[in-house]
Amino acid sequence: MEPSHRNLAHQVVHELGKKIMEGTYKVGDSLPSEADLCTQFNISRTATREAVKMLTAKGLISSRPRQGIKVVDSKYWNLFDVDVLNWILLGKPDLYLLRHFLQLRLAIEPEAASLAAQFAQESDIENIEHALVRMKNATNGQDDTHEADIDFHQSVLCASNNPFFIQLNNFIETALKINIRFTNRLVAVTVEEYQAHVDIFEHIKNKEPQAAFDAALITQKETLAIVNNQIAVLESK
Amino acid sequence: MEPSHRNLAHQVVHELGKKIMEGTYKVGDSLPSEADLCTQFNISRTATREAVKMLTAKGLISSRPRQGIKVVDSKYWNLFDVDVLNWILLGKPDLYLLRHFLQLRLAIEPEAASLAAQFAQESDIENIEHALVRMKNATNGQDDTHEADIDFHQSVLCASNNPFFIQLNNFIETALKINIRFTNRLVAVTVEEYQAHVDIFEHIKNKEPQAAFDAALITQKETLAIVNNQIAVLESK
DNA sequence: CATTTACAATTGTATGACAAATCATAGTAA
DNA sequence: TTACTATGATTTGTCATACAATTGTAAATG
Repeated sequence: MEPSHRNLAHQVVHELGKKIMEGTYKVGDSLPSEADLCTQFNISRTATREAVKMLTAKGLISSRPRQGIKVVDSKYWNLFDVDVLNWILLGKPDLYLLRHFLQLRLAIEPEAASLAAQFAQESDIENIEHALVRMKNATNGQDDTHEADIDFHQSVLCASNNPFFIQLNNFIETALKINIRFTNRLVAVTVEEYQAHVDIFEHIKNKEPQAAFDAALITQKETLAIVNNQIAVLESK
Repeated sequence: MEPSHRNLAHQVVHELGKKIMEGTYKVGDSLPSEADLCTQFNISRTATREAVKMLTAKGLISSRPRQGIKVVDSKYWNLFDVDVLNWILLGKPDLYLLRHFLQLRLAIEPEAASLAAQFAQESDIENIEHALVRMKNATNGQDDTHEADIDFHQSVLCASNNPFFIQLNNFIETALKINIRFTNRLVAVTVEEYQAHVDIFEHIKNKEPQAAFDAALITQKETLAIVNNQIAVLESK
């Protein structure tokens, strides 16, 4: 992987991005002026401005003469950007955020499985199967549980052969990581989970879109139902 | 709305972004060096570099010493970025791209309708209703057909009260525009289309998630089926 | 032949100066 | 008073120049 701090500007982007996501700078707030950022980070205006431009490109801030640098409304944020997702992860994800992730996964993953059953190439099938093997090894502790799980979901997405679904790789990865953090699954994958994944794989391999869709849907619905319950309990107090 | 070319860097971002999307610079290709871009656009290195950083932030290019500026693999592109979507629209969208858009809409919109039925606020309902009125007016030629249509779909997305779904506003808007371009719907919305939208609205208003989901699903499936047929015809030749 | 060294090309960073935009204020005229 | 105007101050926008850091290529060296 690429180091995310290849240069000064990238480092500043990360620092500021994190601070925006964790709420140090809230929507509508002004960030320090270019001059102040220069002194704070002890860098030149060149680097500072490049950082500001990058955050602008990701939809987090706007920067205008005299008006300064401001955090824009969150509906403009590029929530599917890799960096933004990582900053979200570094923040303090709550149950509501987890639910938002799960709601979109419920929309995406079954359809992705269906598309995979229709459009997967030989190599795509192999990738999914490889991920399954990793998951099986993970149940024996021979491989990393979480990585294998993420691997499986991503290989299905890629098998859809739809660039938009593939671009959601980062989203799914972050969703899974947050999910892991909440469920505290420090141990191996359960047999039931593994079997559910095998089912999805089989339907994709046999080119049964509807069956693949249904299999993926069940998994997602169960997970979402759990979180919905947790939230209901939380709100009833 | 904000002019997208508030300053030099933004203009360059637009020019280069368009060229990447229309294939002038293909994946793996090198863009002109900073120095060359400066002379080509007749601007300073400052502006050039800021533009390069913005495109980097959108995942389109990478820029390294001695290696130059290169278009990175399309799986890293932020396809859900407003600008990127607009550049895609400016390119030459083909039937396959339209299908990719429709496939994701099929995943997103029914679930969005379901969520809207569960989580919509009073104001959200009003927004959807307002969009419906615009559509009715559009059938009489009293309002812009396409705008009203886009308005409806976006208001449903927003009613989901899920930031990730809301962020897909731009995606849906672009999808609809491409759809319009292909179907050549220069005239008014059909009565059937309008009725379908009314159905979705009613189910959302009555807080019937599953019914809202189904109603939205049917619309999407029909559209996708048409395009799948067109592609099948095309490929059989 | 392998290894090291030196060079060249390209981006990375810093600085200083001035331009342009825009908000706030004070001043001016009706 | 009120509305408009002029002015000034603040902040980002742009430019030019210089040098540092990175890295691929080729020459020199053992």
